[in-house]
Amino acid sequence: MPVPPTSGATRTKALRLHGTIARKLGIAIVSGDYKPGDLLDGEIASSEQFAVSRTAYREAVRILAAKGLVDARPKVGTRINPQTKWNLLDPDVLDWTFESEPDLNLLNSLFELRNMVESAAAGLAATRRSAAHLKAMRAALEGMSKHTLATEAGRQADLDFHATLLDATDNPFIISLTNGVSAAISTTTMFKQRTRPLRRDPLPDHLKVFEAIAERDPGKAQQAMSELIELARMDTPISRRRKGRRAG
Amino acid sequence: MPVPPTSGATRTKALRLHGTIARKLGIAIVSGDYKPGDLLDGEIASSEQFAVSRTAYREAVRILAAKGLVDARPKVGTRINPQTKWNLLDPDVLDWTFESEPDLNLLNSLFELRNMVESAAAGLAATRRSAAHLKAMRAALEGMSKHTLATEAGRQADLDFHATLLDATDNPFIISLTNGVSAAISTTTMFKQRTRPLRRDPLPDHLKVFEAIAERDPGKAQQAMSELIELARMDTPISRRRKGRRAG
DNA sequence: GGCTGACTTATTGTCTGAGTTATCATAAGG
DNA sequence: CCTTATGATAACTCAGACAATAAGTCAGCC
Repeated sequence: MPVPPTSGATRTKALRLHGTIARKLGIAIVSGDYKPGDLLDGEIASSEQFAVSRTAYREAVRILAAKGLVDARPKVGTRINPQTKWNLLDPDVLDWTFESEPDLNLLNSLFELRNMVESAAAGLAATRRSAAHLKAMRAALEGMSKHTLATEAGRQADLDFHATLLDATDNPFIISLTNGVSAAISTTTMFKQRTRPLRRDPLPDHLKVFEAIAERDPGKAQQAMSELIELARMDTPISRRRKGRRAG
Repeated sequence: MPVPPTSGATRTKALRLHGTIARKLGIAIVSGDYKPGDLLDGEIASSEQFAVSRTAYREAVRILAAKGLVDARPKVGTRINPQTKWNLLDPDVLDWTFESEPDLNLLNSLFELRNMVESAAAGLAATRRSAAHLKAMRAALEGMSKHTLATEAGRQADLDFHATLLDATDNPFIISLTNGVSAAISTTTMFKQRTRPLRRDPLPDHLKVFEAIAERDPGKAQQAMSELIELARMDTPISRRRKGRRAG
């Protein structure tokens, strides 16, 4: 399979009760409403506050625990884990993180990681891509050109481009980052669009990456992708300098 | 906080019923016992097979769904997701993946990703590390030297070294990879030890990384870390060439 | 005085069985 | 041929009870 179906799947899955509660709690946690070390209310109290059964609430907590956000133990309660335990790259967690107000430093950190991973991925893709990958990427570029990032179709094409590139690395772990990366791109581009109606044309940057991969030139592909991400970061309104070091 | 406590926490948490079932099912899924697209048995049947209540089974499924392994929907059942949806970097999923027989290609893919991320991380750490980080890394190196990787204490020191390095990047997303990376290192080193009693001394490689970071030399640090990981990969018995491309 | 060990108790964990809701498949209608 | 009811099946939600775990306490002993 050259490239997965990549059907939209943006945020229209009709969450169940436990899902919505997990989401609410998750957002409250990642946004700092609860702090690491804090204890959630007991199951009976919490389930009453949310006006749901204990079952539904417990399943929500189970989800959060699976993502490393909390740790539930008898006699002690459900405690918020330190941030180091959080699966920050989990698509849901990422989504919740940028749900409310995107933290400046966090956004920069994400671009930093994307630069590390996607640049190297572009290098790998240059040597491993199949003809089908190339075709899919070309189609994605045409989609971007045709619809622009102002439309849903255009944004989807952008996501497809990056997803196909990661898929071309043939590395399952890198591919598994696709969901998270997609979430990141979605929120940041949406954030970009919200403030300014797009000042730069992102197509040339993407085209350079595509050409390098087509030519099977790893170094050039890596370089081009690094520039693409750096430009995207610059284009994001909140590209401020990193905050001072944490307490050290 | 210069470096998190990093208290062992290897595999002694006394899993509950839902945790053990999630683990069993998770291993069965990642090991290919169930294939993507397959349907699990219904809740009643499954819970009876495991000899637990539906509640416990459902919470187990909830965990797997949170990690992207399955997708449960009314009327259709609980279906195994395509591998692209799996959160392969989730510590638990990683642990389950290498529980049974480490897949050759998968192991190589993991080293590949580690090389990408940790090398770049070493570069960042070189410019951002605090004195406390340096101290912690020095202590870890002494621990490795003193106990060797043949002992639990030595392996823990190895993990501490890598964890501290990632922590020094001051990038939450990179730091959140620590858990997964630790799981990866644990399994691979254990795998190494099992077959051969350690042929190379890993200390010099680590020392070079440390020195570069101490000197605040990003390029040198990145290079040294890349060599370290590559050597570790070479030292892992199954360092075979990647398999041919997937169907495409 | 400080350590060991049984006891208390708060909290999550597990169970049962019933009723509800979403969604696919089929059939009826336009 | 496409659209719209209908029914069946699975997961979903609920309620209430009991079990298991482990932090904290306090007596007893060295």
